[in-house]
Amino acid sequence: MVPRTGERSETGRSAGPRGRSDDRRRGGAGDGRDRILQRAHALFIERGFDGVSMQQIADAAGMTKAALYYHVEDKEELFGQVVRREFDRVAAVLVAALGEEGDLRAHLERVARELFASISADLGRLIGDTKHHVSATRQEALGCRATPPYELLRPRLERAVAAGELRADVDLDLALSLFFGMIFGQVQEAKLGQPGGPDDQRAAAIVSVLLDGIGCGERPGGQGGSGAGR
Amino acid sequence: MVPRTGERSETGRSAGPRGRSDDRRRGGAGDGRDRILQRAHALFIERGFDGVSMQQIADAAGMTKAALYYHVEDKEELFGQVVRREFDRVAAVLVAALGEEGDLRAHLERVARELFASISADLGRLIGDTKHHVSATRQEALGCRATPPYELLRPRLERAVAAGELRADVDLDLALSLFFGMIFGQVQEAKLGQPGGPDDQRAAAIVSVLLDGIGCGERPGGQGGSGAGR
DNA sequence: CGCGAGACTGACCGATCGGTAAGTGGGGCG
DNA sequence: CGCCCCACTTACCGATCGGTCAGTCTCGCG
Repeated sequence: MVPRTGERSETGRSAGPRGRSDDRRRGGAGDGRDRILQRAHALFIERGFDGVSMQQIADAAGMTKAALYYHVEDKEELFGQVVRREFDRVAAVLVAALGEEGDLRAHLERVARELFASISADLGRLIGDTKHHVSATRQEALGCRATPPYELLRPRLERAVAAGELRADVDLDLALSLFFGMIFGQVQEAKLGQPGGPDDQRAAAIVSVLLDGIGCGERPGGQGGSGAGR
Repeated sequence: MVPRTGERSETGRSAGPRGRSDDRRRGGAGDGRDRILQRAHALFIERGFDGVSMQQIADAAGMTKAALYYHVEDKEELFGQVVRREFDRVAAVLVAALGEEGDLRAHLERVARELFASISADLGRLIGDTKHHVSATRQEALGCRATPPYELLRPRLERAVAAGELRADVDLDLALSLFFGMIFGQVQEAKLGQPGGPDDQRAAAIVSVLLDGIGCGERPGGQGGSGAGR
């Protein structure tokens, strides 16, 4: 789960540009819209669009539902904001993971590991909700951002092909799709309670499967524990 | 729909007492409970637990909501039945796919292909709904059936290991989990509109990745440090 | 001091949700 | 015939949904 920073009355007690600001004992950082975004983000990510009512969001933000509607147009608009925020966050995570040095395997493992650590909820479900509940116009605005993982990772794979780290005959889009399918599947399974081992191990296993497979073909064995490690 | 109240003189006797027995276009299969199961199955699979109201199910089954409740205890019970039905269906598909002759690759491709063809909806979402909405006792009864893919495919993988078709150091449960993760991910993506090619091709690609990977060979032995310490 | 503006409240709207109560028509049966 | 019970009806329940409205409180500003 996202680290809850300043759950306690952070409120900027020391200095308030406006004398009243320290009276803000609402229980969160940021004022108005920011706090709403923050809380709504956590709730939507955790329970999906239908799983969260505006009343619950208002409660979590420490205000009335009517006050919530003062800051927000409607539920879809708020949800769209949240989804955009989440995609931006994921994109930032990926950029960071790809920024460091390393070969393809190291990069992919870092990506998988970071996604495990930072995707607390089922992003796939979120995307499904998005498709169902966000209006067409917003979907379009969202569309270009709906694929940050692809856009960010694809150049890396192309580079890998050029460098001979990947076979030249693979469909990179499909490969990426399968990569993320494995990651999201594991995230979901972890959430559902299956044990399956620590995240680092899962991440390594995913990358191992993606790059090497588990077949006994002509692939040189070695490196124990990569594909399996229970 | 509430508006039906008092709109027509139907309260009197307009629609006729029981001209229905011929009017009742039975869906070909079963009366009462069976037809309910059938329609509810389609609706739940398509839109999930929250996405379907009892009124809609009743309409689809050609009866009143109250009549529906004559046959069904409550929404969760009905949903549980549907989920069980769906799992049984998937299990049957898998059994059939594994029944024919073929080596590991052929079997896995058949499994992937059949799942593509028969899983019209996001089974992952369904499972998520199950976890959220089916009561504890029913969850338990469901638990043993919640993993037919695992139970059915695991022996096949064990046989493959013994036959030298798979590396011996592989965690089979994890491998299965990744396999289904790729499949469900592709199913979802296909539903969301991404092109990606015909099902046969996707199925082959998934199995190819699982068995062979997309790397260019050479697995680095030592992998320089990094976080894989565990 | 008065005043407008921003932030917010409580009360409320119509719709829909899952589920129930009471009544009714008809077929089977003594 | 009389009776019962199955299947099904209309009508309704309380809760909750997303969303609105008129009013109120507190500012900074002139």
